[in-house]
Amino acid sequence: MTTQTKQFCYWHPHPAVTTDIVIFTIRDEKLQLLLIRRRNPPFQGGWALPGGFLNMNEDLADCAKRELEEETGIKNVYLEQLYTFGKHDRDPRERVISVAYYALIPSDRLTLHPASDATEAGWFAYDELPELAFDHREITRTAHERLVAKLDYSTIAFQFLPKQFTLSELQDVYETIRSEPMDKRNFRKWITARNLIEATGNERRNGSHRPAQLFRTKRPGRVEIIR
Amino acid sequence: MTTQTKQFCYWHPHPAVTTDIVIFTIRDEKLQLLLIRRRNPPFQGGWALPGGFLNMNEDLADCAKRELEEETGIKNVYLEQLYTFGKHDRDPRERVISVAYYALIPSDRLTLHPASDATEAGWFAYDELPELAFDHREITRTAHERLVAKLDYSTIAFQFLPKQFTLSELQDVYETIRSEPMDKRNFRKWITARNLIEATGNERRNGSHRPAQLFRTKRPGRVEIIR
DNA sequence: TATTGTTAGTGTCATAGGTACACTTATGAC
DNA sequence: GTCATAAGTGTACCTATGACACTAACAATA
Repeated sequence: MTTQTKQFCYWHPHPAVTTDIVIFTIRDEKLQLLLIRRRNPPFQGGWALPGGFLNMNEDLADCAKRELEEETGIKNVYLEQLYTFGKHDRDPRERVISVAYYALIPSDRLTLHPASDATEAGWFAYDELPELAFDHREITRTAHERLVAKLDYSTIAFQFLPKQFTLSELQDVYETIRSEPMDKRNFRKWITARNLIEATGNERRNGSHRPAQLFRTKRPGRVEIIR
Repeated sequence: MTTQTKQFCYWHPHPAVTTDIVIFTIRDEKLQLLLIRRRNPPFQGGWALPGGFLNMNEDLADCAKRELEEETGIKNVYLEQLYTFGKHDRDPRERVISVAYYALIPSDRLTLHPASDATEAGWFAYDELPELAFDHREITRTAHERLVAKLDYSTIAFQFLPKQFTLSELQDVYETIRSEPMDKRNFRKWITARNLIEATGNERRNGSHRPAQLFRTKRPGRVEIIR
């Protein structure tokens, strides 16, 4: 290969820009995230966050959405910019700036598109991650911190649940992400006082016990700041 | 131009990456920020945030620090990554990704280095900003939101003050940034209950009235999450 | 040295919200 | 009808917050 064929030339050096996405879901009562096995060096065969290079005609957020859909087949889920990682030596090939995003997948939308066809992908419990390529361990840690923090002051927890859910399921989301149990009565008092959810009138019966009321959020899709 | 050819060539198109900095301080009882007059198109002669292109051998945060020092002569102040702005058409010349930071300058360090020599720069009240170049208005708004939010749950307010300060000065910081008055007794109760500051034993007398006790933060330099 | 103007500094009461804590209810399986 | 299981519910205490008004200390000056 000669430099003649490198056709994108600039007066000043430019870094490459990628988006990497931490895709969270709750599976098997655990907070899990999606990893991709790398098919090329560096870190060939190792696990990494899904991500890819920014196209020149797409907004940053669209790039993240595109990657998300390519890897999961899922659209229209909660996606938020996390942080931009830009240490000069974070990629051994060339200078790469990674704008990290995180996404939350509701548990009922997992089975539809199990994974991407081409690449090997897998869900991993956040507590049992394998070694990750590049600085992706730092990225996942930052995403987890953000997620835990946002539980307290936003309605982000609903993004893990289907449109209708029981209060026990909602409490499970909080407990799973925080890794600590909560008092059932206090949790219900707290969440109902916030005026965020309403009973649908339906109930769910699964198992030989009292059926649970189903609730929905009053403003679905929106993640709001609460206090 | 010295070189005939654009010598930095890549297999895929690369965007340019800049850091832009929202530099806040409190001057004349108002929250102000530093703007630079643009010397070149586009928006020539207009006001913009200080910022500049990322060097290939420097970390993102170092780029922001360098720009900050170039424009203000000030080092070692609070600097935090804000958000990355990446709409595809945000710069008319070429694709530019801007990693925005914000910095807080203590009021006692303002007069040392009034501004950069080369470029025209000026402090503007946040409430009375002129038209800004590019999407810099959106960046300043995002920075302001972050600042207001962090007042509540972190010790960021101290970053606007010298090492020793009075409780009235501290309250002024909160009131200035929030644009609303606070009750003096409740404020003092609140801040002292947090165990963040201690009396130095010194007092300040300025004017014909009772002198004020001087306080300092127990852990200077550190911005902590409080609740 | 008494008066005045100015900012520093202080306490109480009512309310709301958080926390700790245990039993009853409804169902399906057997 | 008995049993196992998860759903659902109330009270008492404590802490934090918010509203509210006067005294203390100083410098200037009359």
